[in-house]
Amino acid sequence: MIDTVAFMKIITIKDIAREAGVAPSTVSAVLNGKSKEMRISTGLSKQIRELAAVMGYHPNHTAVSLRTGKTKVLGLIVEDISNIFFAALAKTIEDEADTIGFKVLYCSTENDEQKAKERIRMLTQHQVEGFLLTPTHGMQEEVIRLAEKNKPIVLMDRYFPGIDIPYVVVDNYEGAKMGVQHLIAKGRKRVAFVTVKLGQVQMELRKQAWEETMALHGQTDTGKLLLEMPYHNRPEAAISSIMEFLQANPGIDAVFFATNYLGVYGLEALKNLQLNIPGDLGVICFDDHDIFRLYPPGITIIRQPVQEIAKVAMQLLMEQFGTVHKSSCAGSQRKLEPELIVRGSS
Amino acid sequence: MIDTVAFMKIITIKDIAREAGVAPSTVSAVLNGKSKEMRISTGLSKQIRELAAVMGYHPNHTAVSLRTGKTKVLGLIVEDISNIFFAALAKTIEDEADTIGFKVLYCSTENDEQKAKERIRMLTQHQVEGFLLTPTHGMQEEVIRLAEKNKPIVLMDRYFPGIDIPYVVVDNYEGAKMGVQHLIAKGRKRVAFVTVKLGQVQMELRKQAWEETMALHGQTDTGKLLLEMPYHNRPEAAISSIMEFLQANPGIDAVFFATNYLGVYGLEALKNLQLNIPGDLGVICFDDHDIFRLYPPGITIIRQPVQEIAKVAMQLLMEQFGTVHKSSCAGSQRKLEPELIVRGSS
DNA sequence: CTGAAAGCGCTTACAG
DNA sequence: CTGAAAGCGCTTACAG
Repeated sequence: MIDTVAFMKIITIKDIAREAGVAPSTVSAVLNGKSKEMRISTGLSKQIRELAAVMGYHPNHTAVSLRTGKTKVLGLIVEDISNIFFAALAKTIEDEADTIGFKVLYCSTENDEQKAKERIRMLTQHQVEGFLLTPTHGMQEEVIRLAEKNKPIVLMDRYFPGIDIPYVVVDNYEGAKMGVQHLIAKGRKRVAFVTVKLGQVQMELRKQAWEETMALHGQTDTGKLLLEMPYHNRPEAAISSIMEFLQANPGIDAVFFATNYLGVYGLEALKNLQLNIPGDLGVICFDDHDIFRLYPPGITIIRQPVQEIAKVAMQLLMEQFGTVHKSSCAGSQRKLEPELIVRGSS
Repeated sequence: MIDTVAFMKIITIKDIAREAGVAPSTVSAVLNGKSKEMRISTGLSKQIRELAAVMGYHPNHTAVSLRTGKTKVLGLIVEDISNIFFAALAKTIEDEADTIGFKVLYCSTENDEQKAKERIRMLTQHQVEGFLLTPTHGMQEEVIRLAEKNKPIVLMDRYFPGIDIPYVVVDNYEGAKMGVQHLIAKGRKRVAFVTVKLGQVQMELRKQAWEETMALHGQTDTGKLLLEMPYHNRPEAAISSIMEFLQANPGIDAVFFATNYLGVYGLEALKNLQLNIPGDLGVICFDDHDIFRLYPPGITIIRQPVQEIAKVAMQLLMEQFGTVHKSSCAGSQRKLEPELIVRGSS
């Protein structure tokens, strides 16, 4: 029984110190590779290291964090971690964080303002050293407050226009413009735009680009070509919304879906309506992941370089680690180039 | 300048105590809702709570953790968080954890044994209160060690045969059998099986079910119908492997893909070879997510109920929170029913 | 009803 | 070369 208890015991630096007959601080120094600086004899160092290994010592990170003020944890807040785009983001962020010894706490907001605020509070209490967020409209205030407190923070995928917080996004306007131009070049006239009503800047920019590019080509009456849906429709609801929309507007000869999931739902709607791609319809989606790679050719993708976004975001975050004054972060707003991926011929 | 510094200062319980003219322990009691037990006057309680709010107090979770020994953090280790299946798992786990006030640290192993071990060590140091893992073969030893230390732990999607650690999986054997039977009932004879060579139990069970079900229907010579690929082929490599395999074995009239990503790659291979589904080929994949919902009908899916898996896993984990002796966890191995989703007619 | 003290496990000056 | 002490921010007995 005593054996069992001894086995269960969690080994601390004190235990090792006692065993080695030295002070805890000596053990700490050795285990942190400061034997040289502290001029601790090589023999003692070795003995302590071996003892630690044998006894199965693992530093209690919580204690280290409290003492040093460094948790080595980052907070990641996305719209929905199960969305393939955000999942890909999470993966690259994990990899990048790993290279500098950080772990990641993740949260999904589902575009819920209350939830988003609560998540920020939680992560703050957990003492994360930096925030990586895909912000929703309602988070603006909280995010600004964080920035004022000099918390390292980077926005991804979206940002708050006019507010000086580092962000990295794809050039949404340019990307959408490229897409619309591509469809028009292929002879499409009435390019519909299917989006979600959230007031988020990336969505607005895509819509604006569509509208203005259409106008540039003589299509000024775009009202009937626009479908704006509420968020969080169940797939079925979204699919039938899109079907109704298409049926009510028979002139449409191409559809631009503003996000990857809209694309997924939209394609199902098109299939249900027996519309051909690209025969009857030109289709464009915004996405990175190759969810669409298996679809019939003719679906064009505006590629958001998700890996790059994550990498640049981590870079911008790390730049803030050293920094005290927010002002030096000005100009850390990055717009990455989108890529038009035309698949097959249309 | 002083103002700025004052603004930046992080408020602690001490600050509030000083301001209120009481002891830190009183503040702590009030803020933890223990005013009643500690019989602190309602007036004082209210004053302290207001002061905390005004001063912008947020408890330092690290300190709380160190003192109480509870981090309220769970560790999630998956094969690859960017895989849609694991991403979906992560989402439900996040939601479930949230209901009991836990956050989640995630890690991907990419089936790398070294990485997996290192991740477990990291999470241990971070004092996570429980582990949710999709284990790889090489993790067995470390996982057993964790269990011996009475760390709450649940395996998902896979497990270690013969080792008494709680897990929740889909019934892989039954699922694969259902799939093969479905194809055979549709008149397919030479059902190929495409899998990945990792020695993981869920893969072996699927293969075994395929082999035995085939044998049951008189197909004993399955050697030529089996493609076992190494893991971590780049998509292109996987796709051409599958293409070569199919070309080298012209008699094949159906393919069973053992995982969702194999299905994605496989379908691209089939498309490249201009093989019709279901005209020329019957196809089956293992997956939960509706990645495949948009494909031509005829692709059948063995559904792994990812949400249920995550929910049951959290349940099994929580059951361990109270428990001291591992023995009481015996019988917490759950096999969920798979579902055969036949899409369209074939 | 409230406060002083100890302590969670570590690291970091500092003293010798 | 090494150790004793203080302290990170909290909570939890315990004393009054």
